Amino acid sequence: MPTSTVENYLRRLYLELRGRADPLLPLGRLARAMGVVPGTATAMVKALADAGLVQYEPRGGVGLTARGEQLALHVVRRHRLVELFLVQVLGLDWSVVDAEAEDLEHAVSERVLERIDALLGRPKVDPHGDPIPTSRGQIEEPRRISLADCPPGRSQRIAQVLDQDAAFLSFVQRQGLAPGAIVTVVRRQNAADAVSVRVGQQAPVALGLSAAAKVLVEPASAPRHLTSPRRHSERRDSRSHTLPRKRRPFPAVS
Amino acid sequence: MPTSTVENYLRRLYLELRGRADPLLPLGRLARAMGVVPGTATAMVKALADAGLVQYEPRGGVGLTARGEQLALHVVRRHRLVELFLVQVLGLDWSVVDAEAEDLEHAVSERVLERIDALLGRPKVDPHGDPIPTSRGQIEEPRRISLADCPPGRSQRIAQVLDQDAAFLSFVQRQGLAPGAIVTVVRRQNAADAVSVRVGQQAPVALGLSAAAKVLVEPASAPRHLTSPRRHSERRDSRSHTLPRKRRPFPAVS
DNA sequence: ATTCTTATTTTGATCCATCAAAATACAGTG
DNA sequence: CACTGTATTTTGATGGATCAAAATAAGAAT
Repeated sequence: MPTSTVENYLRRLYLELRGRADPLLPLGRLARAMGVVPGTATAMVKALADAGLVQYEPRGGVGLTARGEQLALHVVRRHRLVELFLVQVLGLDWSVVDAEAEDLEHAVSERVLERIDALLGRPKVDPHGDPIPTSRGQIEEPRRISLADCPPGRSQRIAQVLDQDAAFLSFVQRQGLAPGAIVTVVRRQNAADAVSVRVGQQAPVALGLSAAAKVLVEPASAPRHLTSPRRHSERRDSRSHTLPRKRRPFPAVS
Repeated sequence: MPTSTVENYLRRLYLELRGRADPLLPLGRLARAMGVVPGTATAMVKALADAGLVQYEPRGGVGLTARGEQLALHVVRRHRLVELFLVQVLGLDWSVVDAEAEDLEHAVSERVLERIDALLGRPKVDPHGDPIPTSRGQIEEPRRISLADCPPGRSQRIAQVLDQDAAFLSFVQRQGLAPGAIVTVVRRQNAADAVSVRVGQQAPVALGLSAAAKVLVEPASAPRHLTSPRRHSERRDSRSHTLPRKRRPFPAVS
């Protein structure tokens, strides 16, 4: 029965640790990511270490223990399933579901989560293309390349977007770069720190390398089903798409 | 930004207050209902009074102010919409949704709640037949009679069940006494403190008066649409009903 | 090596929600 | 009216999560 604060620290830690070499995160990073002053993070991390959930090297940093990672993965699972649910069932916008799921992830019981998982058809990835851990806490992080270091000329499918910032996600969506989209890198302009990307028949879009690095792709020839979420609508002001007209999830009782 | 504890106290207070004459609830009642020791309730109620949410008469009891009631009604709305959602969309059992909604009601944002409300078709009542307040905090509590004081012989429709206890609800459901069911009181046996109720063609069921008082009915001739929720399945072990086979709440994007 | 800079930890305090147990008020009842 | 039993309030303490600000450690720069 970890508190929701504990769950938040563990999830954050897991997320910050992802994709960096060092298995120890400096406390300051964690504090900033959690939006607390450094001293708070120190205190919390000590408590987590006492509980055997993290490994703490004073002045060195903090990492997850096996138990901590397990717990983190369960929280991540809840978070991502809730996100996908919010998009697919309730029709919320991509760019806001991370914030919404932040609260909901702690209120969803195992029972409810199981129903959500079933309703969504045991999905493998969330709306951002991030993999959803299994109910036993296993996750498979495909190694992917980003638009920043993707060979020009080949057709690629957007698979994953690594930033949850609402403004960034809205931008990505407006450019048609959401997961599932097929794109081609036209060329890299190293001098300008940018890449040109063509999506569909539009004129190419210029993306700074730091932005491009957050958009991961896979060869367009790769099988799609396991990696890309079903897509949501792009007509963001239209309400109609969010509300299936007749929902009869149940047979009525006689 | 009231804390979820505050929301809980206000909702509980609202619930305990409704259906009793005195507009002031003794602190002990509130404490028991909240599952805390009396002193805790006293402390909390003082804080709520300072915040202008309740009216507190030391040694007299506690009531809701207008503002407190407004807040309470918004919490009740969240709670009941979530309950209905859990039953109709996720297929959870009637008897457990109250407990599940207890946590979720504090995590659901306005935005999500609006989607849920729309998805359910702006329902008027929750799975127990309790009315759902409007988004502006208005509620209409129909005055109804219970099976305990219902004239024998006339056909009645179950409209509302006033107890959230899982065991009681399971019992009610097993007897086919859930909202929407059509029943007839066969006779009252005052000596036995019981009533006999016939549902469908079954043999009559005997109900103690205290249980019967928790089951509210309306004449079977009354219009149904506003008062009875769509029913959920009674086949509790079957899973199939919970998972609509093909959910396409969205048009896929081109 | 001494000093400066920056990250981290420590210390002391606060807020919220709770409990245990002692003190107090109130309502009967003899 | 005094007495007793019950409900309520007070008091003092605790645990969790946080902040502000002072102390300290470690690296970098001179």
